Amino acid sequence: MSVTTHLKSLQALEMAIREGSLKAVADRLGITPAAVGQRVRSLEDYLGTDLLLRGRSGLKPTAELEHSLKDLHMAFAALVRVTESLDFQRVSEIHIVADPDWAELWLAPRIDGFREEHPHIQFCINGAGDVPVRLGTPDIRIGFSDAQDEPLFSDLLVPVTGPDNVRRIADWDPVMQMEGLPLLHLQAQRDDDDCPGWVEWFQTFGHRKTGPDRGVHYKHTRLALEAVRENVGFLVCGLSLVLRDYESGSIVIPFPVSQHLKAPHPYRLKVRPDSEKRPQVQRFVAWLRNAAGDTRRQIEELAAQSDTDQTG
Amino acid sequence: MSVTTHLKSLQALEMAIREGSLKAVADRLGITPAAVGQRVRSLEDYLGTDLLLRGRSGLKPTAELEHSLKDLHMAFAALVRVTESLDFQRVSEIHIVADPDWAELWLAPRIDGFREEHPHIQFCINGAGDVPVRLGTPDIRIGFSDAQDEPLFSDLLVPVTGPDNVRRIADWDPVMQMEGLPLLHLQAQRDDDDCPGWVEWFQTFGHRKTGPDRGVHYKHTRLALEAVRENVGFLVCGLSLVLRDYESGSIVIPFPVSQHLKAPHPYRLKVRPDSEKRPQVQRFVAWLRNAAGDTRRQIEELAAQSDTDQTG
DNA sequence: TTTCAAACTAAAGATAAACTTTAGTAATGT
DNA sequence: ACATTACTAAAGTTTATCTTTAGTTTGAAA
Repeated sequence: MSVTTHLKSLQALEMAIREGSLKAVADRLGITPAAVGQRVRSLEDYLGTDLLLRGRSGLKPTAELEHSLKDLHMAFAALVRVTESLDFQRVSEIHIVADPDWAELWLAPRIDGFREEHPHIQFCINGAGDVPVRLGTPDIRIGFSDAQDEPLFSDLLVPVTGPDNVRRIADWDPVMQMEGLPLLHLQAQRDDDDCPGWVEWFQTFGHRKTGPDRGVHYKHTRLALEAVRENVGFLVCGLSLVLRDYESGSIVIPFPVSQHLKAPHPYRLKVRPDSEKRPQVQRFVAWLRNAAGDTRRQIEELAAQSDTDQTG
Repeated sequence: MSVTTHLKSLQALEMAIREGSLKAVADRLGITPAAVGQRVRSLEDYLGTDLLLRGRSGLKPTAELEHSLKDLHMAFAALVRVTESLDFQRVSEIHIVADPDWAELWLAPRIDGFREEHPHIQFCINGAGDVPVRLGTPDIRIGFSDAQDEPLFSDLLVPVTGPDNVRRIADWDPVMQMEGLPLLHLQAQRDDDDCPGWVEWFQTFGHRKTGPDRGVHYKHTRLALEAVRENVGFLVCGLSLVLRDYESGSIVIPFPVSQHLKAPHPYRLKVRPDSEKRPQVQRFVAWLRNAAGDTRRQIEELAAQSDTDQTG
């Protein structure tokens, strides 16, 4: 019996007939329409027959293909069943312990992308998630741990505020702009010597001389940011934790990013040696490195932009 | 509905279970066993589960895969039906008119390789072949036609003889080696001014002074070469037409190939403009150019070798 | 009719997948 | 013990595939 070649072409063909347009297929496959066209053409060239009538409204199979359509659809339906069945059987848990702020504000909004691709991987992050806690050490730890652990990215601490506050700021005295403004703080900024806040920021960049430690103290950055979004006041906070809010405009960075404090430690990743071998963990770590790389790049970009561009 | 990835892996997997060994799959697919192993592993890594139990005697599916086996086999059986059905429908004829010697001695032994890959393409070469002649001009002409046609390769005319004759030749007078030898000729070498033979060869390279036009005259090179193979005598003949015989040793080139006459014209290819668009014709022409390129290279190599290496 | 937008195509270059090679391991038979 | 067979690992190379950019075609709207 002969062996089927051009599997990808056949798949593209089958989908094209079901979807009715190459563009739709391209979207489903996550490639460009040109690539889909090439897949189909490659098979047509190989066979020396047209298979797809690229008509004005939609696509139709040619007579040659018509005979095979049933088998074609059947084959790929069966393959979908196979992969889905195999997919469901590979359920696997990943247990993570991470800095709570980072987990809530950086990881949580990003992890959905990973989970879509890997619906079979279940998470337990800081005790919560798809699966209950497990005894023993977690598969992955992220925080400000040993200097020998792999760094993910180094954060910059910048003032942030709500979108309404920034409209007012323009009117203020440019030298003492923030005198008397409502400041928000994190408890760690008061309790932890390693966690710079408004006190250090005003020391470095000025803008205010009095009461740099006055104002509400929040335990979790998430709650502080919620207040910020509602224009309650100004907070010094890790840039990485507000990138999405900043992009959507729900949070504003009122000063050039060049006016930042460097976080004393980078976020660091530690994978339990035992877990390192599991392909699911490997995949997640690869994804994590990648996403962290994106964030690093975004931070660098913002810092670089603000050197020249003085809008805030 | 999700889309199936790792199609080639699934195919390899399916075949592995049917065939019982990766090596067997490799042979069927025309790749190395290592490649098959990688295909399967790539899917296993992606899923994070083992799928194939590589046992001492043969391969077995794991429990995970067991559930999907039926669909898996069904899917690829259906795809084989699809491709075979599409294959059979693409029957197509290519009509060729070519120099008879070239068709018999160069094209015929090479075309099988093409036909294996394209069993659906049927040929009519100089009126004979899979399909009967057709009215009108052929799709492809090959011969010594207009100088504007695409050249395939230029031949060299060299003396050839049978394997037994060459053993004797060593004893002969090196200056007049071939005096009195049985010479074979082609009718064209006598009738056609453009077709050099023994007369011109002895004029150029010596080795004999008398009776260069004596001996049997053959109409077709094929028949002359059959005589040569049976050590009937010596013939001047296109190198391209005896390459295979030369390689197998059934025909011998008794002098260095540097002692050759250049064929006055290259073999030229002309494709009917109309036919040029047909993908089957395109594929055949592409194959032809490629095979001609191989021959050109082989000829050049032999000519170059003989400059330094004086064994004949 | 002209103009525009959407979908597809062509060609080239860039990227990523797939394959081969070489070397090595483990099991099986001589 | 030794050779043989089948598989595996890792590296490097080749090939396939994809993206990009620009251009064509089609069908609808102005």
